[in-house]
Amino acid sequence: MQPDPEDLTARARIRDAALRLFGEQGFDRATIRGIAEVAGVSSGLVRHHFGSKEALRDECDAYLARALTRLNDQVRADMATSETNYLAVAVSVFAPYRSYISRALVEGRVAPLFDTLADLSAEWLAERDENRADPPEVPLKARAAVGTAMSLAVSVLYEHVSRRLGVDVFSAEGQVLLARTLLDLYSHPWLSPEEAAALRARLPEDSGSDTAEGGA
Amino acid sequence: MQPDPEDLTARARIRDAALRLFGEQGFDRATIRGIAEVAGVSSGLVRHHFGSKEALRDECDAYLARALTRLNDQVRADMATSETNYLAVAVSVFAPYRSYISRALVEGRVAPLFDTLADLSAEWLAERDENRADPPEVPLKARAAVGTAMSLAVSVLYEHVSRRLGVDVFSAEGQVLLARTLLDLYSHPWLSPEEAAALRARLPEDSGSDTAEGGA
DNA sequence: CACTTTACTACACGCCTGTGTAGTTCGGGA
DNA sequence: TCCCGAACTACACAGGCGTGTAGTAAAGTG
Repeated sequence: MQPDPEDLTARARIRDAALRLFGEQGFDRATIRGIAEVAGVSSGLVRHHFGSKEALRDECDAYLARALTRLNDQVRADMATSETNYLAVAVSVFAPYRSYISRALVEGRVAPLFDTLADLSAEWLAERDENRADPPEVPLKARAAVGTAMSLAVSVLYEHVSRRLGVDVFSAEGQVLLARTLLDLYSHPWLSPEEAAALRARLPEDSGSDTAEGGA
Repeated sequence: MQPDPEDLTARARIRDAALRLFGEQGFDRATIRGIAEVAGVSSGLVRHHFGSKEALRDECDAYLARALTRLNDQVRADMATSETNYLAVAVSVFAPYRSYISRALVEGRVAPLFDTLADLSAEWLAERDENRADPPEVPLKARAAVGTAMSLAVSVLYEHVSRRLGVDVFSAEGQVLLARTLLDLYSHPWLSPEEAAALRARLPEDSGSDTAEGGA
């Protein structure tokens, strides 16, 4: 549970307001005056604490990166008490920042945040590789990066997924449907080994030219 | 190959410039004057043809939706000549608009575009369901929506994936690495049936409360 | 106490923006 | 030829923006 907004320092309230308005309206559309109003301070104080609008955004990015690192370390510490679902915690903690993070990710920002997730994914994949029958011919790092992007897809494209499912995927009922869907997708390969081999055979051997499976 | 920009009508040149600048800089940061300059016309002509900045963006959205529908129908027409790789064509056609589309998708716009892709994905999934051992307990539409989001992930998070892979994933060599990575991920389930069953057992039966796997 | 620093406000400046308006060029029918 | 509408330009306007500056209140600190 968050502390009472009245208890937070003005600086923190400004940062939270910025995270919210940057997320809701985007960086350019959100105004310093609007952020100040939400935070209950004067617009001058925003400048006093953060210097400029861009610096304020940088601080928002850094804050989220710190928050994820902190959560990560914390979970890694009491790994023994692993009854708590790390993913569920992370989702609920970062839910208020979903919109901000999505915008930032698409613009190529918050790289440390993505990197932390990708490193985490790499760890998880490395464990699984030990029990894997065929040796992966693709670097672990590549699979982790692409896998992380895919894991973020539902958050980033939240509005479209919710619309197509007919329910807010982050609401109580939506989360259950999303979880079932993810479990189904994650536990069934999209391509059979034969299909994969056939497609792989059509790829150039070393560094090639034109044929590929893309994401769009 | 695109026709010579000089041959395009001014209206088309304005739209192309808008697609480019909205993609590169975002809707708010891009200016009508900047778009006019790139298109080689006066800023007034932009207004003459499109009425307002928002209407110009709407036209960009609609143009891309039409382009995808056109490509889709075309491919469906000469299905017999299926030696051409639909995905590869789609990727190369929409590559110049990747940035624009990503921004639009995150903001919840271009819904028809996402819907077209999701419908396509549903068709493809329906075929696969016929050869599937266990009956899926999740609606086809849900799997198609989430699967589509995942397929778009690499495009939307292009910069992060490229950075982590150390190579532009849409360059010649990057595409090959990306293709290999996708083939590996698509042909290996992320969860074993037992793990999936265990996680599914922890979900509430009907409409539930708090535990779920989210996208972070 | 005096003094400095920090937190905070009020206010004005200048720029850039989207938009409105008046006017010009030009091609194609009657 | 005349004319009319579409394509297109030049220019001015008002508003909102980020930012700069001056000043006040409060909180340490010797």
